[in-house]
Amino acid sequence: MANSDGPTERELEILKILWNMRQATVRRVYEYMRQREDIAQNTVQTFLRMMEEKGLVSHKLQGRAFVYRPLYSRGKVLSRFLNRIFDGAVDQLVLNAVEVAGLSIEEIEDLEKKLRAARSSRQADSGLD
Amino acid sequence: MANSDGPTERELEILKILWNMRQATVRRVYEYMRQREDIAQNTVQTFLRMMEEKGLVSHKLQGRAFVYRPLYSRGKVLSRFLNRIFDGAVDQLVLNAVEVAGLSIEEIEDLEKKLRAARSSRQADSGLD
DNA sequence: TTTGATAACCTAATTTTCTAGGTGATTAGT
DNA sequence: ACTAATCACCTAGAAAATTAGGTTATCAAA
Repeated sequence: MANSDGPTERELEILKILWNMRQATVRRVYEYMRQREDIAQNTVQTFLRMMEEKGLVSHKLQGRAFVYRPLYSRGKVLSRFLNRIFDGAVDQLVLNAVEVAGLSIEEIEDLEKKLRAARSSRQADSGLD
Repeated sequence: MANSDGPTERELEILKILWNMRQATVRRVYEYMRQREDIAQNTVQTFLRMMEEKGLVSHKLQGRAFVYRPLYSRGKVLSRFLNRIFDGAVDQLVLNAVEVAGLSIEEIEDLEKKLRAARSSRQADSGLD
């Protein structure tokens, strides 16, 4: 089993950047982070290295720079969160989310539409594995 | 502004217990936690005291014991999470949740039903403040 | 081939989080 | 009044997370 302990706060922040960029060099991540906070490139580098050790990211060589990409997905984070905070109750999560985000009626309708779509695509999958 | 930094991991664990119990003495929280982990009552007590300082919980006196109740809600935690991980995109959160939880078609239908209900109750509220 | 820039690696220091021991106060039982 | 039990408070120390300095390797330009 690879990632049993999960990312820390800082690691999550870096993962998020990688999710958005799909993949990035240390430099790119650093330059993004430095916009908002005072951080050294070395720090970012160390995190990425440690995160790779934990199995959260992987890298490939491009020139002489490492290009990192995330192995730990948003879904994994969500799954943990769902179990930890809502004891796995998706409906509670969703209802609360609609509430705290202050979704308009139209937006809720839209969400229902997307669920219907997800449902029918799931119907199409049934029988597969 | 009260809670700008948010709960730590351990604090969240204790909050979760308070959410379920609605309110509890130190002793009760401790006894619950000790079922799963090796922890001292003093540790729980210290956490609760610090959490009160941070504005995460409050207490009232009952006999000579403190009864704590949560001030920081599941919704607040979710709100933070939603913004941090999904940049506030509720639909992405929901779709991912349905996915990772492996909801059946019936369960998704049920979810849609609940959303419809939430929508109509929202309709009833419109105009109020 | 020397120099300057940029890369990653190693590791120590700092900060934050977590933990529980020690102490004194209060209450109930004897 | 004395003792035992239970409570909260204070505080130091351990553990984990975060941070960046120092070093070495590589490449390109002068």
